Amino acid sequence: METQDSGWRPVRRARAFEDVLAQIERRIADDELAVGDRLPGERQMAEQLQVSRSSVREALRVLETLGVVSSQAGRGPDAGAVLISRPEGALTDLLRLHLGLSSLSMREVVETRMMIERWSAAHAADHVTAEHLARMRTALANMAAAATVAEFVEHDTDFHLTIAELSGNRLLAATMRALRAAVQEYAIEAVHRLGTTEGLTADHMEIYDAIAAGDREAAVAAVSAHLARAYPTA
Amino acid sequence: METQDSGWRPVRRARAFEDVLAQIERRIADDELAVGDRLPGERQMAEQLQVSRSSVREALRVLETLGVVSSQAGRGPDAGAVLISRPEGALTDLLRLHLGLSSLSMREVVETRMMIERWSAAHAADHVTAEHLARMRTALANMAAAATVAEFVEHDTDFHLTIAELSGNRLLAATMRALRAAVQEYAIEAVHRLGTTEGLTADHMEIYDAIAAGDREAAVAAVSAHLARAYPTA
DNA sequence: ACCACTGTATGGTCCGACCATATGGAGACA
DNA sequence: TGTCTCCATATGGTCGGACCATACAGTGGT
Repeated sequence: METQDSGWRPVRRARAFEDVLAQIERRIADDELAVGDRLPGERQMAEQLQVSRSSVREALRVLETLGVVSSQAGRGPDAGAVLISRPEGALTDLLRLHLGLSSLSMREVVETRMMIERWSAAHAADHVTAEHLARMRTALANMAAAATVAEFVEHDTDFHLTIAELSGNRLLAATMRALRAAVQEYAIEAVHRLGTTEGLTADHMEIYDAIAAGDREAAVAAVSAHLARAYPTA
Repeated sequence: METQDSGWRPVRRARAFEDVLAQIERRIADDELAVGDRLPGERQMAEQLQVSRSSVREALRVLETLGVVSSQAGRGPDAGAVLISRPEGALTDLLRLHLGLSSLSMREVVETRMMIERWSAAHAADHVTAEHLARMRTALANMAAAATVAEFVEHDTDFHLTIAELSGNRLLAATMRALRAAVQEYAIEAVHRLGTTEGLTADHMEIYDAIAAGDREAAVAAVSAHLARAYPTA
């Protein structure tokens, strides 16, 4: 097969609404827009980008469905399209919606978590920093002091998220965040079913010690054992 | 213009495009629409639902971004909006947008692919079916017959997607689909850089053989070697 | 049988108008 | 002066129509 670049590349001319999307995406990526900021009006954007207002609206609808912006009619400071969430947050909501409406089984979710956490734990053991260790210790302390199961799960999420971020892979970390948010109720239910958090706490300590010691194998093993204990049925 | 305001008109809570979305979702949920079916034209839908074509278009754009429908201009049997995936598969293009929005590095993407594909390959070796093997063979044949790099990459994607689906985890398969779609241009560029597809083809044969033979270890090793070869810099 | 041209259905884009909503300010009023 | 009412205005929401771009289906000539 011929792999020489023939010189011609299909320059796909983006549709108008894709231009608008790209423009907004760029401004978000460049931090020109922060959460809570107001976007220019539809008419103004249309003129700036030299497209019709219809096209601008189609792009805004897409972003609205994704939970990136929120539109509000009227004339006040809250009117217009407002950036309500960075795209990372949009992924979270969508995944949750997806889990709620679709037929994804808990087995699939836990399996994915297992994959990500094992990988993350290995990297965490290699690249752990004092700051991350401190975050994990705080999470552990908060878990110990938690008065309710919901509170416990919240700080448990912090703990696992810290490990995911130590993977150095934002895609994995974002997916992990989304999964945790999506199955939060399920996690609470799972803890209730266990009846006690003693085993989980012991697991966490083991994970922490292994990562702090830089022991990859132990970290991976501890994470595997922890997930197997927390979700025995999945 | 004068309207005989004879009485109170019920305020429509949902916006017009949401009516269209709801209508299409209902028809999909009721199995009135199967994957591959063609939706009514924009003008016809507008008349049926008593909304403007603009509103219909906004709804279709959302569904398109979600990967539920695909629009094609022209007049043939493939023209119009076609249902390409049930909403459960919507995650795909969502992740794609997410990738575009958050400027992830190629390292992160390839790393994630590596994780998913190694896992999938192991499961594939255990649960492979004749049907999946046939799909993989077809993809391999198409790759061999590909006239352009873009075509080659397309069938290469088919091949890897088949393996991902063999994992039995739809969340992983959807993520894989999203990643492939998101980095398609990059993949084409990578093949160009290699200058030849010989090594990749040999890798694919090796992967296929290992999975067909039910050899987990060999399958995982072959996948790892393949990705390392295809994306040496990442 | 083949090919070039044309008709047509469909999505893609744009425009201008008007409606719906919500604020801010002007003016009336106590 | 304070407060209430009403209206101008800015903004999104909806609509209908016009025209362009695309790609197939005929149609007719060769």
